[in-house]
Amino acid sequence: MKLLLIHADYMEYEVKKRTRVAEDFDKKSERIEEVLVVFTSVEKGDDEGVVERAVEAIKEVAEKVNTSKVLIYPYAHLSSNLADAETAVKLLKEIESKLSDLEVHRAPFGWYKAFKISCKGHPLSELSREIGGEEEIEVTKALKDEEKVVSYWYILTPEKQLIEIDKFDFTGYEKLQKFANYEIAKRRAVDRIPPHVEFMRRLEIADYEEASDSGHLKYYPKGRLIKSLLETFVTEKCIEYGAMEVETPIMYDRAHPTLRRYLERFPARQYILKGDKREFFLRFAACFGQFLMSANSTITYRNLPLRMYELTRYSFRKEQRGELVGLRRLRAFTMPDMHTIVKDMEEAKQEFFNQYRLSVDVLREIGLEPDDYEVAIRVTRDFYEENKDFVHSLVDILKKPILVEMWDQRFFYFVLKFEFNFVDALDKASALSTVQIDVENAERYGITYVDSDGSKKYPLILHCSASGAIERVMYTLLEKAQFMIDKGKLPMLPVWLSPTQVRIIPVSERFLEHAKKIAEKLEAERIRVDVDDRDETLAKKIRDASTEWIPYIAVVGGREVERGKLTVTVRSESTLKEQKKVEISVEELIKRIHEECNGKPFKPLCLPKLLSLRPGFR
RNA sequence: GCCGCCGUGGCUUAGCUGGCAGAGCGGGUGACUUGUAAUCACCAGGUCGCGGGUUCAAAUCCCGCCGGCGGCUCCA
Repeated sequence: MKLLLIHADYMEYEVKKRTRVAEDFDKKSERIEEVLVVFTSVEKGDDEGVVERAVEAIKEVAEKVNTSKVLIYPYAHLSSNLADAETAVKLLKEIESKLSDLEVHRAPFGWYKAFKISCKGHPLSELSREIGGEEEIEVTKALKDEEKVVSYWYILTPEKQLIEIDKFDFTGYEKLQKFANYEIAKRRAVDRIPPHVEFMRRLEIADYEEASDSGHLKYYPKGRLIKSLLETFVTEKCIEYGAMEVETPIMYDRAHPTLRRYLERFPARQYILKGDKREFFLRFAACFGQFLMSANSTITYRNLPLRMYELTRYSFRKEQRGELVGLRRLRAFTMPDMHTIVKDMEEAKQEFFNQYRLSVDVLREIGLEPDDYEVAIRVTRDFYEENKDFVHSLVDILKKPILVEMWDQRFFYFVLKFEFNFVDALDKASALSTVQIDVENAERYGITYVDSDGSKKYPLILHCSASGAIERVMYTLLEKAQFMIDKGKLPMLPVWLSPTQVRIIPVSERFLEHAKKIAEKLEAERIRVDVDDRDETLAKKIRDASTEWIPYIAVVGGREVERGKLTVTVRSESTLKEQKKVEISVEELIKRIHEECNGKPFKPLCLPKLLSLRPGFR
């Protein structure tokens, strides 16, 4: 049911013409002064409970605006999901009768009517209310609870002590302290342009696209390559873990009964699109598609745990304007999203533990070590008390202190979640990997499994993003490069993600053919190699290769041809002051790179092999 | 969304007490044929974010909008 409440100096209406469903009405017109006009749409599914709450809402407003006169005015245009006329009249009459302690008027249903209204225009004079079924009321209540909810903060030590945050000695855990400060006080000290924004543009990885909405980036060839490698890697890891890859739509019906209830908790965060008849919202995760798929599937206890995976390109979230920054927070982003259906809490805990380890492993292979991030656990007090040993056991995986946030009541869909958070050069924290135990959505979506005794049961569902958003992983790698600079090292990406892994620089034009031959050898070994054939000085070419963060720079001239070796500048072992140069054979270089990229996906060079043929993208 | 700062060739920027829009990098052409972080010369390239206003005259002053950055708020 939808209500539009107007506090008016007067309202007058005149009946013009009957429709098929018109109620009997003996007057021609009516005028009421100092009245609260309640424009009302009765919607499909509305019942006595809804009437009850609508009456409460009307009484509440009438009291606030200090009026004793109410006009119930049937108004179909507030909803696109109207109830049938018979039900509507019945419920409107019920509202009328239940407001009997006020002076109630009711305009007749089913007539074309003309009306004049004089809205008072004070702050409370125009209000709308949406009254739904029982579940929605709970949701609204949950939202209110959320505002009131109190977080209790602790540190879980490697010795499995849960210590109140003020009593924990952060000596040696400065990053954790920064993370905790960020979470609790939400305060940062430094103001500086984030390093990764400059890097992503200067290295021709990604850039803003002003012709799109804010928070939608364009990726140049190098950025697309890096992103694609990360996407492939995480996807492979999840499939290897046991997930079935699926693909689901990126937009959904706003009015779909299941989705609507979920959505109403988080209004105005979605992109809304108008279709021919229906309105759609863009997904912010793969939950919708996968849950709807699961709800339609026949699942038995033999199929559990059942894992589904999708890489969302894209997920959409209409984040607030002021929150968007570079690759860190976007409105269109790519999420590896895996859901695991499990039969009970024991199985959920087992999966949670394993997926925690999976996340550590995925980040480590990407190039992010446990030292690079901080762990947070968020848990309801009930779950913690009942599963203390289990929660404590999580600390064994990384053996470092964990920030714990505890709530007295559950107001999200999960009872337990962990996150790995990266703290950047500006002391901002952002979540990477996360796993949650969802105790609510199986029922909401009608996902069931058949147990061994033949009965249908609601499972639990785990949400897992093993790496977090791919763009955010890129942000993290670039911010980590800034930390390298701060430590006096040269910034670089992991070799398997470097767009060019080896650059061959001929000392002069005479050695260009030789350089190309070496490049072919490396290329045949699935190494991304390019050749600087430009008419520039050697020093200039070295400089350019260095500013591109190329891990291996191989110079070829007379000496190399003679000895059959390469003189290679190894970036990871060099500093700005001193370059580490090694003389190695092509085979040795191949072996070294293969070892560094072992187990990682490979994609060929994303730009012309000869530098003279490359465009500049900015 | 709110508050503050910023927006000048592809990039980085000078000019901002109103008076001809300048440079470096990058690009093109030519010379040089190079041994480890910028070789030299010449040439092309600008609706000064967009729209309005003040003025004889606006990149410069005023208003609105768009975009970016920082803070606040938010983050299923």
